[in-house]
Amino acid sequence: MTGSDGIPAPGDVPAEDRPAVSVDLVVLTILDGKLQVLLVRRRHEPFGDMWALPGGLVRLDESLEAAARRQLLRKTGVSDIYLEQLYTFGDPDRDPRLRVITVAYYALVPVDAVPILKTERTEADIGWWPAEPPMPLAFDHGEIVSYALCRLRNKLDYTPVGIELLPQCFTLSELQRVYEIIMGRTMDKRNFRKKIRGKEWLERAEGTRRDGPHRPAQLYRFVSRRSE
Amino acid sequence: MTGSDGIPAPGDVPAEDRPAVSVDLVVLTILDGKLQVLLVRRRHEPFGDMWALPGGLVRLDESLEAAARRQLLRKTGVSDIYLEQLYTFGDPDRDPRLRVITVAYYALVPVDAVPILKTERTEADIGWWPAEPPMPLAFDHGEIVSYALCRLRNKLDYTPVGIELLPQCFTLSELQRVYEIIMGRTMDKRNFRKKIRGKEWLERAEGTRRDGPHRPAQLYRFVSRRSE
DNA sequence: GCAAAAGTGTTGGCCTTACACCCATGT
DNA sequence: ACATGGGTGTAAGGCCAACACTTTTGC
Repeated sequence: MTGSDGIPAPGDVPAEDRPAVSVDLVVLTILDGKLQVLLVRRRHEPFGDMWALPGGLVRLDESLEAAARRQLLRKTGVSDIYLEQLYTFGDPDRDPRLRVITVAYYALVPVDAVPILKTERTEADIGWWPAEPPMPLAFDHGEIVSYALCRLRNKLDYTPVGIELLPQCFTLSELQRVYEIIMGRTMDKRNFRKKIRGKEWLERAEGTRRDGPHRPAQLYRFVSRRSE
Repeated sequence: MTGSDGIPAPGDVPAEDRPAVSVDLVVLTILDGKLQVLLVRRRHEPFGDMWALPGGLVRLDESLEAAARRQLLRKTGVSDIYLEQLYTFGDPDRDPRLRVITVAYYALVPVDAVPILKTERTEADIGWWPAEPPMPLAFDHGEIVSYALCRLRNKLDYTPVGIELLPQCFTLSELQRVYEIIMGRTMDKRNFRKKIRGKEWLERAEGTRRDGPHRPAQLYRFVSRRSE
C-alpha cells in the first residue's frame, strides 16, 4: 500500500531500511563542588576504551521515557528521578557502524542517592566525570553533554531545577551553592535568599544542621516531592 | 558481538526489531488573523479521511533536519525557512500499525511565501487550518500541535520569532499584530514599540507603506536574514 | 576569644505597565 | 471634513544588583 502522494506507509518500508533508535542519558550530579556527568567506558569498537554516555536501544514495546528510565535504573540503581527529554540527534554518520538515531534525556540526581557510585571510580568502567571542561567522548556525546548543560542553565532561570540535586532537607547555603555551581558564577547571599524565599516550592523544615564550629543552619525542604 | 554489560550492539539487533522513524512538521503561518497549521488529509487507514501533520519516514542517509526540510519542500514548495526540532514522540501505541517514533519539527512561514497554498483549500487534500481551538487529528498530532504552540509562545519572550512570519519589509503595526496573534492578547502600542525599538535584530528599511486613507507607515526589516 | 558560616535591609537603576492625544493621508 | 491607522512620552511600581555587619556555635 502506497499513499496517494507516493509516500510509502511505514509498514511498507523494509525493516532493514530502518535506523536503529537508542536513548542516551546525561545524568548529572554535583560532586566535589562541580557538575559531574555519569559516563561508562566502552569496551568495543568503535571508540573502544573511550568514555560514553550510558544508553541503549529502545525496545519495540516501551516508550522512549521508559527506555531512558530503564537505562537509568540499570546503571545507577535509582528510579523516580527527574528526567527530561533533551533533543534527538540523528546525523547519519554519528555512529560509523550503522544509522543510529538517539533520543537524549537528561537526569539530575543527588549524589548521595546513587549508592553504587559514591566510591571513587578507580578503574571501574562507570563513574562520574566533571562535565566541564568538555572531555573527548565517544560518538557525538560531547555535543550532547554541552547541550544538556545549556538547557539546564536556561531552565534554572524559571524552574526550581536545583531541587533535584539536593537531599530532602538542606540549608539555604547548600541550595545557593547548587545554583552557583550550575550557573558557574557566585551570587549574593542576601539577594539569593530574597529571591527564593517566597517561592511556593520551598518551605522550612524542622530542625537545624550543625556541622562545624559555627552557627547552625535552618533546614528547608521542597514541597510535594517524591516521598510526600 | 555483545557489550560486556550484556547490551547488544546496535548492529546485532535484527532489523525487524527496529521501530520506524519519521519526521512530522508543524508548519505555522498567520492567515485571516489567526495562527494556522498546515494539514494534509489522510487517504488511508488508520485515521482515513482525518487531517494529519505533513511528514514522512526518515531515509537512512539523511539527517533528521534534512528529512524535515525535504517534507517541507515537498508539501509547500518552500525552502530556506525557520525550522526547529520540537520533541520526539515515541509512545508505542501512537501508530496502531507498527512502532513509529516521530521527531517533530516546527516551521514558521510567511503565508505569502507559499504560493500553492494561498488559495482557499476547497476540497484539496492539503490546507491551512486554525491552530486553535484544537481539532481532532490523526495519531497524536493534536498533542504535537499543542506542544508547538506552547513552545512558540515561550520562545517569543526571548527571541524574535515573529520575524519568520512576515515578509522582508513590514510595518511595526504588522509586527505587533503577529505578536498579538501568537500570544493571544492585545498589547499597548507605545510599550510594544519601546520594547522592540532598540532590538539589534530590527532596522528601518527605506520607504513607507501607504495602503489606505491614513498616514503611511514606516517600513522595517530584520537584519541578516535570508537573502542578505 | 576566635574562627567560620548563618542570617538580615536598604538603596538606586532598570524595566514594565498603564494611559491619551496629534499626524498624515485618501476619499 | 472626516475617517483611518501611524506615531509619540511620562509617571508609578516591581524587580534586580550592589553592598556590610551581627549572630551563633565549636574549639
